[in-house]
Amino acid sequence: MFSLDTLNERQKEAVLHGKAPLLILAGAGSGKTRVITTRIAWLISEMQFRPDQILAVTFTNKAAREMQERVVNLLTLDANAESLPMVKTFHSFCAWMLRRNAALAALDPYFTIYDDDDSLALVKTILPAKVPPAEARQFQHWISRCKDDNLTPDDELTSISAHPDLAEVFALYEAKLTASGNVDFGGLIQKSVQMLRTHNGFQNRMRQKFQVVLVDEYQDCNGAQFELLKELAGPETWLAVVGDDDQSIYRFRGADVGHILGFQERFPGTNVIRLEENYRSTGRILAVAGQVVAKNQGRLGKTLWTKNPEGQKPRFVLIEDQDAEAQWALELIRRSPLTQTAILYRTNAQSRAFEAAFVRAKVPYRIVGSVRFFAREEIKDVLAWLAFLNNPRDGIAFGRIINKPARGLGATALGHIENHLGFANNWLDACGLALGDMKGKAKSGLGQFLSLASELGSLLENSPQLAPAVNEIIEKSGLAEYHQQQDEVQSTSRRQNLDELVSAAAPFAGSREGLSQFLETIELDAAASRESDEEVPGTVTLITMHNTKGLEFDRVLVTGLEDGLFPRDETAQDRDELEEERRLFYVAITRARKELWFSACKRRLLHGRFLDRSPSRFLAEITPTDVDGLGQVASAGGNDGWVPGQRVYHDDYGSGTVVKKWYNGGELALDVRFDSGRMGRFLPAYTPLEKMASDD
DNA sequence: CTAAAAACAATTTTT
DNA sequence: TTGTTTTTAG
Repeated sequence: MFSLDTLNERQKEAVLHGKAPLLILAGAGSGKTRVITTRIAWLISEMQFRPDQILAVTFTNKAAREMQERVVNLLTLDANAESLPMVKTFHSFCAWMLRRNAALAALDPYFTIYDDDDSLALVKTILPAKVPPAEARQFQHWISRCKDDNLTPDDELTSISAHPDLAEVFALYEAKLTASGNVDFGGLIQKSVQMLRTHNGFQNRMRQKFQVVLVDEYQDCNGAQFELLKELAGPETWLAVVGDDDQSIYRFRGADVGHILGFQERFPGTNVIRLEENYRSTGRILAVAGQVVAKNQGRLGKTLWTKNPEGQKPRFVLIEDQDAEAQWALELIRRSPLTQTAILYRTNAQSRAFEAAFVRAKVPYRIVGSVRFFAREEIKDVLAWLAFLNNPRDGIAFGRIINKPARGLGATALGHIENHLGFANNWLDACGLALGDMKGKAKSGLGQFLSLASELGSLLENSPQLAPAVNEIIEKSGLAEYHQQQDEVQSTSRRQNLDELVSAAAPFAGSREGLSQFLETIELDAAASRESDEEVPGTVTLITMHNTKGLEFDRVLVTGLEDGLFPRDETAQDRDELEEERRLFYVAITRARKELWFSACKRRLLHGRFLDRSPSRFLAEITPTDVDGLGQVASAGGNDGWVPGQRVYHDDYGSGTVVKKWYNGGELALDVRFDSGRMGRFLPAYTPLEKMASDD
């Protein structure tokens, strides 16, 4: 059934650990997934738990699917068996609870979920029209952060932002969201916590049902998710969490490493098991990784070791610019084309140069991440129709479809309809009422919209399968034609994407249930039905460092290791943020199995301008002899030398002292006080300023 | 109301 | 420079 033979002592200990709360600190590549799945198998076959008494929570759908699959294989269960462990993401688990107990949360069981874009659109309807979008986005982000920390508008919000309007905007946002009957990402967690807290009977039922709770990637847990865990796990629950404080890279989304420490406080009697043997990388790669992360103060401390061979030394190259960097990568890949290779970068924009070079050289590549399929404009248009037909109170969906394609219904018409919203309980009825006080183009347009809505509504109702209905909606709504025209102008492939959406709907029934499931799958699982994960040999992976978590590659190229890019200058000031970037560097390095390469450019084209760069300060934190080619840049010290107090010489103004270093639109700028008393402001990228020894 | 011109930013992003 | 959003002229 399952075997412990291949596990090391620590891993066995974790698998066979009893009921007491368990915190597994699992280093990169230490086989933690195997530990979790084997533990599940052990709980079922030896501890006599029924599979459906086990809940395993992950952060990504991909991780959930993989874990589910591995458990099924390990137990040789039938994937369709009645009793399977529940493996879900935090969000889909909460959606599952909320739908089945909708009344307790005062929700419709078929509620649709707002993603960040929808949420932003809702914020915009609250703020005055003159508020710039950047500010609206800021509010949206703050609200979402509040929810990450399980805060409500009545709480003290200064930990998120001191903006005087935040509480008010947040409160209005919540009111509008409730009125529309939708739930946003944060709301899924928050409402679940509330439901468990306020309904004891329900909480007891859940604790009775899930006697075993496991959490993967626990370091990414935010405040609300931690609260959820506290409510879900009672004194009788077998609770185990697995995480690595050194791989926490989502602080900006509310993840808090502090919850690793908090876990032991909240669950007294917690046993901590460290998994430190690495099965993935060579000794030399691990040595570098260890040096990097050792610079961080806020960590529990772990030392990875391996029985793997030492391998070849990681290598650093300093390159002219981003095109040369891409060329360098290309040469490297050509030298041994069958070695599985990933090119890692900090920002998505950096993928461009590599793409261009690979297209020209006809080297196959795949980009992981970037634009989410279901966030595309044309897809969201159709989804808005579906969401609106599912729930005519959904104002954001309504706003998206009312005048697309153009029906002569602009801001004025929308205002009329909104005036009637108070009397009607949804936007459809409001349209009906507004029809009376409109005339001309707007009236006929609205009439068209109403008959279209009723036609599509009954179409959806009477279709046994979802896919044909979706196809009809795409055609009849006029979106097919609209986006086809866009394709011709912009040479995009939107029409084709719409067909793909129809395929994605194929597994779902045409019922309200089926529609709701389809929408949830899409909102909560951006990757569903997309991109086959099959590894085609010789295909290079282009990926952000963030996206690599949980992945591994034979050869890893960590590119763009330049100050200002990685770490960004702004983050370099804040110790916590700098440490997070350093953890990201650690994650990047530990993806490599056999070969590790670093690159940095001397200059880089940014926002259409070439800027001089200097190697990342992170490189200066590595022992130069541990990385080939690092010796010659070590003298740069990871610092460009332009610090206040630096003596400089200018051909025209003579000698002076740097008084301030700052950044003007990403460009390094210096304020200099010359010995003559004159002040000057320079961009060293363009101005010849010479550094002088300070004792001059 | 719509389309073209001007203005304006430009991390990372599991859900 | 690029892509997006607001402003403006028709």
